[in-house]
Amino acid sequence: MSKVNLKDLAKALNISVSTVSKALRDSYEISNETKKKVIAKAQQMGYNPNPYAGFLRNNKSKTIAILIPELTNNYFIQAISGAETIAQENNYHILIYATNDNKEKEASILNHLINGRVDGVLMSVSSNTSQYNHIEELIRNGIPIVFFDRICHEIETAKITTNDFASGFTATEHLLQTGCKKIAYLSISEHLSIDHKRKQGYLEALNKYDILLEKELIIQCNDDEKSNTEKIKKLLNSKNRPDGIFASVEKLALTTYHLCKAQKIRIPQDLKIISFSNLRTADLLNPSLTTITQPAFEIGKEAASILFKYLAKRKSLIPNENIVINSKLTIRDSTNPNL
Amino acid sequence: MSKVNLKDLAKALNISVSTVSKALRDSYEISNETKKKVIAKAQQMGYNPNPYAGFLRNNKSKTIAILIPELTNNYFIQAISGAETIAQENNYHILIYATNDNKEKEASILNHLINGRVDGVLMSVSSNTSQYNHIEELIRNGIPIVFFDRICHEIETAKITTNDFASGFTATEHLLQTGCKKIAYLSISEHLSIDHKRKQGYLEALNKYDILLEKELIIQCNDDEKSNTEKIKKLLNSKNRPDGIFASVEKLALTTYHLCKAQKIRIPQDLKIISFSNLRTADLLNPSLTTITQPAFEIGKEAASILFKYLAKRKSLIPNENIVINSKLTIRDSTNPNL
DNA sequence: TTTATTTACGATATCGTTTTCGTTATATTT
DNA sequence: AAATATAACGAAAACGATATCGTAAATAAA
Repeated sequence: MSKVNLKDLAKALNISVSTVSKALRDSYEISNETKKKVIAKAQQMGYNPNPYAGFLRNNKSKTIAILIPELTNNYFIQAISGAETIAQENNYHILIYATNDNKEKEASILNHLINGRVDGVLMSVSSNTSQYNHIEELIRNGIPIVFFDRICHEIETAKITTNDFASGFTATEHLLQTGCKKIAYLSISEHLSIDHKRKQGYLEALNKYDILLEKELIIQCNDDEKSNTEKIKKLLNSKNRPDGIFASVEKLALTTYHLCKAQKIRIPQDLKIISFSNLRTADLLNPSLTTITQPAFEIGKEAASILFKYLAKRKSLIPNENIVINSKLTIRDSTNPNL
Repeated sequence: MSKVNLKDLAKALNISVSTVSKALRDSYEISNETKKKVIAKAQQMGYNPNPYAGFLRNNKSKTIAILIPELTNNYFIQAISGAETIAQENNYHILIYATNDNKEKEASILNHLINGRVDGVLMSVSSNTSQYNHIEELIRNGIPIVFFDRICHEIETAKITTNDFASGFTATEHLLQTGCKKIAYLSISEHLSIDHKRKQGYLEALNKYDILLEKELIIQCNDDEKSNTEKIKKLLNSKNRPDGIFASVEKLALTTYHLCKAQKIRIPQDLKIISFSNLRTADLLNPSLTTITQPAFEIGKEAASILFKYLAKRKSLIPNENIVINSKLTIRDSTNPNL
């Protein structure tokens, strides 16, 4: 009942293994009659090809890997979900790896993949990745990679992002237009281009409105929750407390919410908050959170589509390309000037 | 530079392929001297074993699959995250599949796995799965499966759940103790044992407090968001409107929140809500949501640990076992009688 | 000294496919 | 009728690693 292979099929049909193989792959060399017989028998005997034999022979595995900094993150999950949709359509399988924002782990995972375990990689780099040897090595070994969100400018390939600069500008301008005079920027990493661009947008908006930048209003956070909480707490308790906060990522906004709740700082009356976020409950928060929402699902779909396009062509070198899918500002109560 | 295999290594070292292989696998047959030479050369030449060759030979792939109904779900993601942690520790890889609560898709995915693509499966069944042929077939082919959360009682294997009955009882009792007289239960599926148990807990609590069950207070929802919204809206608009709602899953509670907000129904004054939920923002909602929280991360870890335990033993038949990890009630404002 | 054992290695079959290259017939062209 | 083309299949070599045998030399036991 179990583990029937081509040999068994061939024996049962009294024909050769190669004929069976070709018949199942619908080769022109095989007559329709034989094909039908083979297919019927395969069905009857419950034949299931051993995938690894084929992978070994063809050096293709119909599998891609997705590397992300963390799993418990709405944005990444939605992106994965988008990619997964496309993968299922293309009969591809997805291996998932969380790097936990650890560049050593990231490098180690890529090293495991370099030997051909996957045909391609979708990746959002960890926030402290600053060297790209392991990524270049991957590409050198013929495994194409497509970046999304946290991209590597230094690597030539396709990169999917949102309009980070414009969104950063929009977010900051929105705060300014609701009356904020002193706006802090919560940065998630100094190494990430998305953060850099969002910050540039922030700076540009300040500039446009002739606001002098106060450097202590740029809070440099990282992947350590506790230290982030301390830094934000310090910001909220300073005499120089801002009246507006632009959080580069969701979790920093949520940390701020928690702190404000604990310290009886009223949002939006005392402090207005806007954040990049893919939180599904943004409108149910107290107060509802004004967000810049990235089309994460679409970004994941796009990244996967591009990768599959090149995999189908058997091209492992993906030309440099920057694809931008715009984010959307949704104004809610956390920046409402009339509350 | 690329694609160096055992043969290349052997040639470079002037020894046989088998010696190289054994040396790298630290076989007792090989002298320490030779081992060192081989390892050094492998390092130098950048040798990376082709995984599929080994998989083919050993019929083991160091890969497991996780099947869940949906990706964009806090509970499942946390469970995956727990499993992923254990997988990385054991050098296992994880293939992710979303069944979209579609039993045909679920069966089709399992069929793809049956040929040995994975060594084992972690699974939460889709809410409309009522036949288990495809699962039994998988086990018959020597691929062990461990269920978590949405389990199959009919299949003999390990199953990790939370204390659904007791939690259902606790949730309902909590509503009763905060003064609710008319409590509705939002069911997510009539086929799922978790739902059944939670409902039994609900019924038992009603019984204990001598409340007569009103059948129209059990709302049978499913995986269609729109129809769920309609059903709940109808419930909220009925003259028989409940004063308490126990949602079996998070998304039904959120739908209720949205409806209440739209229809100006005050929580908790007009309606108290408690829900099974792994929402990280439960305490930031308006009002904060009283939850029964499953230790999803732990459940995922436990499920993976059990699977790996049997995979290490090369046992594909996992004896029946019900592992229960208790949920935790966190009381918040959505059931506060003093607001 | 003879026999048995250990140590260290090599040749080779194997895992299950795919694919190239023959090899027959049969059909088509001159 | 001879030469060529085509159709339909089989034998066998890959793909790369692993494990089972052998086997030779060196050591230990008789």
